[in-house]
Amino acid sequence: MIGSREEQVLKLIIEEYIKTAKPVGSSSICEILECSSATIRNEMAELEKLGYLEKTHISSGRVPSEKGYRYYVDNLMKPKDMTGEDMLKLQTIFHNNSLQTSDAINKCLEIISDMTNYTSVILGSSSSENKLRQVEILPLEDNNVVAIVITDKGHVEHKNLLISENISIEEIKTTTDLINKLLVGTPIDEVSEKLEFEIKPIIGKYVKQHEAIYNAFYNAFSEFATKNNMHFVGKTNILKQPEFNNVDKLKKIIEKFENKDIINNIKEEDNGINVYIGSENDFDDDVTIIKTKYDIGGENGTIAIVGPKRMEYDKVVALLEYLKSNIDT
Amino acid sequence: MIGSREEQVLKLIIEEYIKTAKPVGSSSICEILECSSATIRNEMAELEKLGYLEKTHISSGRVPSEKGYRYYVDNLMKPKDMTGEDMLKLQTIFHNNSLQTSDAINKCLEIISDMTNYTSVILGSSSSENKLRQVEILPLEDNNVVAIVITDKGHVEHKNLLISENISIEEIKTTTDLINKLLVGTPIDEVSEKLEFEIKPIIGKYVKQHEAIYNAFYNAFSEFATKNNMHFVGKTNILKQPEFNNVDKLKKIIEKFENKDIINNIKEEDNGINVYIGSENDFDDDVTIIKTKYDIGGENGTIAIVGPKRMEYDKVVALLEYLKSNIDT
DNA sequence: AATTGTCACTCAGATATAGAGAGTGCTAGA
DNA sequence: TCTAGCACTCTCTATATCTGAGTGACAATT
Repeated sequence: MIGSREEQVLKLIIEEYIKTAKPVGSSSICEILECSSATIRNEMAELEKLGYLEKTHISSGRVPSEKGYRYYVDNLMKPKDMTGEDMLKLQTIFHNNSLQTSDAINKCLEIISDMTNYTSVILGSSSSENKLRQVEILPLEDNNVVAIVITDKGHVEHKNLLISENISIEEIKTTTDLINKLLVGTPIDEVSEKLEFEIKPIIGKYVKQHEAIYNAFYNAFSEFATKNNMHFVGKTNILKQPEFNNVDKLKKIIEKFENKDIINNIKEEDNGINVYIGSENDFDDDVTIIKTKYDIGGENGTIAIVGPKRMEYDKVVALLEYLKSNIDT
Repeated sequence: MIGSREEQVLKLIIEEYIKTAKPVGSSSICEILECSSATIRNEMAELEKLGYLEKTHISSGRVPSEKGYRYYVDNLMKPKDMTGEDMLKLQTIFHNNSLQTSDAINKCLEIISDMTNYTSVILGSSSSENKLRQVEILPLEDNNVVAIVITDKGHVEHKNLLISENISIEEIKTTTDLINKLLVGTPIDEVSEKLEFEIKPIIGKYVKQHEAIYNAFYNAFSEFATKNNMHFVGKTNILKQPEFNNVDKLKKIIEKFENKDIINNIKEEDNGINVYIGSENDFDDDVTIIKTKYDIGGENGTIAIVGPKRMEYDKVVALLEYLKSNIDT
């Protein structure tokens, strides 16, 4: 364990580093603590030996290690009171009844991304939690039809397709009726399989050209799996952080953002606000991800804030706590 | 006008620069043309005076100007024959009948982005070209409903909302029936207005809590306008180009990509393949955009390739020509 | 035993200098 | 009209030097 002044030094160093992004020297701390720089240097050396601080080179100031951040988050940090202004901004959203739930979350995260200069991610409920509510096929002009799939959580996917002339509206209706009769209530990620083994053999008898219809639905269903219902807010915000001020890091993080499946690990099991510092997350060693579940009138998912490890933990945690207390039902 | 050997020199310089991204000196050209470097230097000086070439500094090799690229595209470039391999890759997509039209275009552009290392953009038909085909509201669990809007081109948007207990299924049905009766066939971008002035006054009489339903549709409709149905393929490809190997340019281009409305000018009026070099496009002076319309079984829109000004014009134009000849109906 | 003052030492970053190489413009001659 | 040659310019790279921030260690002080 660490001594109480050591804790104080660690806290000050981390907070200074969060503010400036520059290695922190002993002198800037001794001003605050009113003791000599030599004293602080001793404490710093001790903290480094324990693994809470690091040096960038032999005679540089200190930089927090992941272990240091972790200790800070677990033991030293207090969620920072929000300013009245920030609170107000968010409250106008909650009190705007004309906004639908998902739009409200979106707007909130836009504001939070703005306030913090980090990137937010919204991950909706996964396909395994969505059950089939209804399918339908609607004829359009020129032999085009649109196949629509709706889930019980209110997600909608669609696929357009060209059908051949000699398929009749009745045949289409037969197929959709059958799917609606047999598959409603099935989790989306099991639907494809059932479609293959339960529906296909049956419609093969009634419907001459069932392949096309079958494929349309099959594709619409698999869309759920690939899309996984995630999107970013303020994607370029994190790029403003000084840690990404070199071409390689910049490219690396952008490519990870585009390659969306990587961030799948954002899904959160536990109900609190969880902090994953650097290598603690599977996304990127250079970032911290703070994430939490939301559940708002049946609609649920995870929201996450992605920032540098040198993140304003106190501010972000406070924001998310406030957000949660306002949206969770 | 330019002399014939001057043309040849310009062509060689541009093609060399496209390959290497480095200023081209007279010696590398005189090897090919079998004359002395001094001769080439004279030609180069002339081409520079005419504005087709530029220097990065007083004693550097030459770099094509926008005017130079323009001349090259208009007069010197021949679309480059595709390799059999490339052709094959694209053909397997066209011959895969199980793919829906929009997916096929997607896949093609994925391949093209890969082959060229540029970024592709697909812009679907705009909201003014889409007419309302049908609206519906589907009840979900716990007073949630999903409002769905479908257009005649087969685009689908939806909005979830929580309705109050005391609104009945009949009232919802009355509203949707009314909209379907009065507004089907209306261009999407005119629907909001009609909703306000034609539908709202009427349903106000029948439906007690019409505000919620009204808002859901209103939001779903406006989604079309904001979403504008665009997406990128290989978004990070262009970042691999050496011209974006510095932090500022990198950030600038990424931010422009995110700020999607800016690229609205990608919409194309004319039917051919159009090249917009640097300042000729409104997107970014550092890039060239090559774009063309597609129309495939009623579905239409614009596809665009975004690359550095130092783009392989001959290759991209050939690819797009081939693509067009295969998809246009 | 903890704190402090002092001092030699280290390293990043800024600045200056020099040399090599690529490329040019110009001029005179073929 | 083309070419050879030459002086010149500028970038790029490498190297050296200097400065300032910061450290560790140790002896002196509280």
